[in-house]
Amino acid sequence: MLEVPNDVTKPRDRRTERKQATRAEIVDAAWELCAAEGLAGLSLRDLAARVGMQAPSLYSYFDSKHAIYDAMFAEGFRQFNAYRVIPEGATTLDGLRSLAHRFAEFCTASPVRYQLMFQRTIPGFEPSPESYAISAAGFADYAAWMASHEIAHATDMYTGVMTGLVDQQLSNEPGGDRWLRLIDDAMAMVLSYAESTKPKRRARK
Amino acid sequence: MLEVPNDVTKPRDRRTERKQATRAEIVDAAWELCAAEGLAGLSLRDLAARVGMQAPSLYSYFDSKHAIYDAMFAEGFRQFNAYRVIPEGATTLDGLRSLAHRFAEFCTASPVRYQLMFQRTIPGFEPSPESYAISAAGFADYAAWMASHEIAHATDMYTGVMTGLVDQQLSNEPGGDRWLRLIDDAMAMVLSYAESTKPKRRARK
DNA sequence: GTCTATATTTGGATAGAC
DNA sequence: GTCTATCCAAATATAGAC
Repeated sequence: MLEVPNDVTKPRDRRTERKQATRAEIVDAAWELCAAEGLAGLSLRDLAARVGMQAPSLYSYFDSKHAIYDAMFAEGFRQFNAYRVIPEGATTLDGLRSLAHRFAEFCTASPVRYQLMFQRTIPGFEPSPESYAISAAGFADYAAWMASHEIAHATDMYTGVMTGLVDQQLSNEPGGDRWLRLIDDAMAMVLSYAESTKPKRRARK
Repeated sequence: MLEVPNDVTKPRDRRTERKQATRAEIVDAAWELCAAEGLAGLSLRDLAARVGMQAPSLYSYFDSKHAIYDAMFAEGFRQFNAYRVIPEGATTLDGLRSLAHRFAEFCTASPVRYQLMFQRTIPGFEPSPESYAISAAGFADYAAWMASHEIAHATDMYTGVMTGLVDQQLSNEPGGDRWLRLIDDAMAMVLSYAESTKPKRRARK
């Protein structure tokens, strides 16, 4: 939750550090509660109790309940950006599979996180511009990798297939692998689609 | 919402008919409210007001709020089963595309319906066995079609790809067609996957 | 910064008269 | 079957003492 993890140009401020640490503690507790009660089942009373506070004290750290969701959303994408590994020195197919498997692992590790980040299920919640920027930032490296392998034109197909398998898995058989084990085949499928629709250069087929 | 639409063996019962009609009216109003406020934003007070009742009167028709969600769930699948058209006399590819397009149309016509039917987003809500049976019943014809075209082994891949495109569309660009227009290509992709993994008979590749 | 106390709203659900 | 009245619980949020 440190917005600027290491900035030696600024002197440390113990008060700010402490506040950020408590904010992080609250967000962590919120994830735990949501995992147990559902994303929409989060309540400030329960959340406060879990971190040893009374509910009103939370307002020293967040302006509203939506602000907490927003912090969770931002942290989710920070984690996602850190978790993603851009393949190096791999074939296009192996790279696609690697990306897909890590995406699947990330999503299945926390279905409520997936729900908050990639679906829009909380009525009235919209991520702030700052949080949205974090979500957008991580796409750059990934898009560059796709482009360097000349499959940028297949990005939407990749994300569609990928999230579809994950979504079916989470919705219909949480904890299982019935759809996840199709990932390798699916990526081969997407790759051949990408090759047969390659623009500019002559298509192979 | 008629549970038994036409059963000539039983005499009509005007009282029961009236009650079923009112139940249907309530469910319709619930859909409208959810479309406006979000699936989780449904409140019994607002719902009652919309059908010209006081909130407690709803309990003459439904035992609880979850029972209303359950009726919505059941109606969603009744609509789905009626909307689905099993292709006849079409090639496998055209049949797949037809199935996929109708699925996409059905889902995009009502995102909250999609959310209730195919995702699990309401904390604590579980469809009743009766409603679940309705959702399962419709799969028979569809599975038979897949089997008759010798692509039953690719059913999970089909559903994964299909829901993925719809899901991306609804989450990232509601109202648009950025992912939906990939459906035809995606179905060709899935079909070639199905052919290359066909069991029993010798694989082609 | 945390608390108590409370405002305010709203939620789902029940009791009982008509 | 519908209403009024009400319960009860829970929610988010604010005010103000310490």
